[in-house]
Amino acid sequence: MSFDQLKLKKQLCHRLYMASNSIARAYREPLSALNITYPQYVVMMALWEQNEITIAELVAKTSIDGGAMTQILKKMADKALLEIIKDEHDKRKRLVQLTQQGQALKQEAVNIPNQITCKFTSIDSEQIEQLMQLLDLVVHDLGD
Amino acid sequence: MSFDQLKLKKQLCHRLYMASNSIARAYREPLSALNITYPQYVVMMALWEQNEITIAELVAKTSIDGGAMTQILKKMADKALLEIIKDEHDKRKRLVQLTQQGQALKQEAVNIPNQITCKFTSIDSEQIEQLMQLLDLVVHDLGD
DNA sequence: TGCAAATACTTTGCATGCAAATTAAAATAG
DNA sequence: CTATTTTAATTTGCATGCAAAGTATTTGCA
Repeated sequence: MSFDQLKLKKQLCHRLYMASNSIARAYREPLSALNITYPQYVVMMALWEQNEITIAELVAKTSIDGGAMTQILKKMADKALLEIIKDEHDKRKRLVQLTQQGQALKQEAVNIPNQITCKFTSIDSEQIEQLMQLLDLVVHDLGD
Repeated sequence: MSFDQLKLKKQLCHRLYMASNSIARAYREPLSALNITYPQYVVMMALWEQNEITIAELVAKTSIDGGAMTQILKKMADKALLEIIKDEHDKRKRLVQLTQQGQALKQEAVNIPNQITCKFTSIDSEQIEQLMQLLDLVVHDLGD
């Protein structure tokens, strides 16, 4: 237990902090063209994969906080990207459904991943794959 | 440009998002014992390494937003962890200086890195090193 | 010397992330 | 079948992250 461990340069947490903020910042420009924020984009990706799911499922898929999700969905509903519908079978639940506009946005978003990827000049796709696997281990070990 | 690229599972950004939030969450408990938040901890680590630096230097070291930094330092000053002193040579600048209490907190924090590290059961120290290097490349490529 | 441009911060407004309290409805135990 | 517990969401309060506007100061340059 040396003080050396407290050096900022040695902290995985700080690397993750910087990398996560960096990449979220990188998305901000392309996403502002679609008039959505980064977490809203994550919600859209989840819904493009599987439409009409409950809020709880959306929370599970995206790892976005439930409390935040309520607010995010409300704003997205205001923008007419989706609708929040009551589940008749279980009145506690709500189903999230993309609107036509929400579905259509997928066309405009399809190039965004590339726009980000092409910024990676010192890291190849194999390393990115490796990075993702390591990040999965981190998330796994820390327990979601 | 396939829609496949929009799958959440393929997004590095989302992995980073989850991993960064996971680890910040993991720090929350140990840090609450010290009555500080995660970004405040980052500021403390920076100051334990080098005391009495300007706010701009602190921002550069920590990558914390300048606007947020003002608020964070104010709260830390309220907690008597540090003092913000005017630089007589350049009245635009302010120097941040740890108090005795701030210095002393280092003793209580010294074990925190281990508390986190020991949660990593499926990832060894070599992989963590590798992960940090890859994250550095990401930050580098995206330009801070 | 005098003024525009660059610095160093602070302030403000908006969008989360998160914990904790709250509400409503469904599942379960007794 | 009723009381308790669990589940699904919303609400609230606090702490950022970030962009943009505002305030001093200091530089730099004509």
